[in-house]
Amino acid sequence: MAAQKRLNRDELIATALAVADAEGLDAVTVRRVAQAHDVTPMALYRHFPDKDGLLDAIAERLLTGAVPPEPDGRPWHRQMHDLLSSLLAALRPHPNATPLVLTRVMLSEAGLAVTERCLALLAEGGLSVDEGAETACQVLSALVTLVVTEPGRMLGEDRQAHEAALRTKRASLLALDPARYPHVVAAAAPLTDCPSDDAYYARGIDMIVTGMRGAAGARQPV
Amino acid sequence: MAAQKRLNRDELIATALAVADAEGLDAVTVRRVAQAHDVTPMALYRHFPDKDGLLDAIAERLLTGAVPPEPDGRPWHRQMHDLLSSLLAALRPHPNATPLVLTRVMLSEAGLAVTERCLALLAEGGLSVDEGAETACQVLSALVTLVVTEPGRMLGEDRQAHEAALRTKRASLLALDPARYPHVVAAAAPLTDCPSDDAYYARGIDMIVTGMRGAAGARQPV
DNA sequence: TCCCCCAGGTATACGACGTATGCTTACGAG
DNA sequence: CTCGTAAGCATACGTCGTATACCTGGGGGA
Repeated sequence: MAAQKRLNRDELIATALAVADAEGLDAVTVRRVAQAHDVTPMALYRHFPDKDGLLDAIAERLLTGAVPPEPDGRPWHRQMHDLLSSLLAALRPHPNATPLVLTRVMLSEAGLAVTERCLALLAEGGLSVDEGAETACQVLSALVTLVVTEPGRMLGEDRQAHEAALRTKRASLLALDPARYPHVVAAAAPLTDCPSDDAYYARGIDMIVTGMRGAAGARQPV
Repeated sequence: MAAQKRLNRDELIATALAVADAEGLDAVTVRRVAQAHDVTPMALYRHFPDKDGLLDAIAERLLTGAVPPEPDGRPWHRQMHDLLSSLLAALRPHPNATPLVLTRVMLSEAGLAVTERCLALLAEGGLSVDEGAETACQVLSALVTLVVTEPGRMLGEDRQAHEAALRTKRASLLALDPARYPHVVAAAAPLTDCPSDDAYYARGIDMIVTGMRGAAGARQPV
């Protein structure tokens, strides 16, 4: 992260992403990123049109990690499962930056590749063009949201602040009237921090794929 | 929106929401809301701990519109459908403010009521406490996301700026290499602005409910 | 009736943010 | 060698959230 001869766009993106990972999206600041490179804030504007351009680039970087699997002969919903898994794998390491992707999927080659593959599989499943488009939007967003709202996501800026915030939240749920909110109180623990991230995501993807099969099956029963 | 004798918390929330509806979340500013009431910015701090408190209140206001239907004898998934529909109906009129809800469901009575009902129905569907908690989080988030990412959402600050931005986006999709992104190009129109909002949301809810039934059915086949 | 107290609005100020504008500098092609 | 230009710098402006200190008017207790 030290100074170097010449500023480099990719490295700027990398440090912006690192800042987001470490301290959240709000900490990603033109001045902050510039300082990490021992450079004037205005230097960034030689590489990005504005701050939003930097955020676009972060989103693109995230999506670049998601290479859609090659088509094979398996049923479309199995391929869809793998497509979503690959996208998920790219997003999971960067939950703080993931919200950026929500509105930026169609702005990068990588995102378009995923979208294209998604649409293709939905067409294979028998959806019309309109239905496929809607469904693709919904599905991709749902996946992003899965990461964004994972129970137990970072809340504080360091580890112990995070755990403190988490305990507080759980306590506030446990303090509710158990006559009025019996299920919420009973589920206070898993609502605030899920026991297994892997299980959470596996179930999430399964739900999404099942939903899509339902939508497809309604038109063209298997 | 004019001046009045005494500032009132509810009215502050109302104008903040109105500003969000009209010009987006970024336009919701302490100074902006204060000015609408002919009052010093600092006056707001007698009614909210900080700006985030104001945003919390907006989210709460949105959720208050979603009264969970009373339990009846119908199958759990039908009741779930109606529960989600009622939540959706409360969010749809305020797509700009809806992202606030994503992280604030459990902070208000109204949100807790919806969550409670959701957990109850999932338990009825045979999910364990842990599974139900995870699933409830996913489902509620998915619903919120449905509103947030509705194709054709407001992008500019006035009507014609919005439509211009929309045309630009569609054009950029149409300009893609049709050999590389055949489906994206073919679906450019529905990807940027869905033909019927009602159909979009109906399909979205169906997908979510179907996904949940799948998750439930895996444990306890009907 | 009077007084006083404090909830609720004001005045001023500070530091951080995004970024417009104009300047310097150093590097690589000719 | 030289010179155009891409890249970084210095300065400045307007906006934001909000800390702090101050005022003030109207209602409750004596």
